[in-house]
Amino acid sequence: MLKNKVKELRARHSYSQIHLAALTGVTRQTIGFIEKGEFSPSVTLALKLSQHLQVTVDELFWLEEEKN
Amino acid sequence: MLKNKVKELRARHSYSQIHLAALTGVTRQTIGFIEKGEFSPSVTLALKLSQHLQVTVDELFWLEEEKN
DNA sequence: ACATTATGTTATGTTTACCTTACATTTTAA
DNA sequence: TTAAAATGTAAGGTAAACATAACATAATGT
Repeated sequence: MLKNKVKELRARHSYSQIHLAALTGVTRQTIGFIEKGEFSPSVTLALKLSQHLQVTVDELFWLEEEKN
Repeated sequence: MLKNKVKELRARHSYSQIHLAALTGVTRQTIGFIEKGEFSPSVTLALKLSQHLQVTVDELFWLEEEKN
């Protein structure tokens, strides 16, 4: 399953969901869903998020084993 | 716009579209569409592709300026 | 030359990312 | 303490990712 540290890095930058959403061109709900791990964003959005959070996509998102 | 070097790296590994598709759990048409740049895959698929092509997501995919 | 495998491409269908709206709750700041 | 800002969440809609199927052409091997 897909994991990420968007919430953690967003906090580190003191960005609100609204601000990060504006920076990346999506709504704050989309940011919220991604932080909750409710869906897998497009690689385009992943790239934009990683740029604004100043990490690589591979640092921001990774795949983990399913635990049943 | 989103660019990638899936086709180039797939060739370097001598993988057919069918083989890479099987490795990543999608159809060969999906691989074909991605190589043509016709859509932006999910970051989950991007991660799987990058693992099998042995590069990072950031090396495989990047954003470029629109020309007009 | 022929068979096989790989690729290009198009059409139709399903699933899911993402949007809009809305309201409730939590957190922050005056 | 009260208003404002931020967050959680849910319903319903649209668009795009991805599937399936089909057929044509190109490339590869015998």
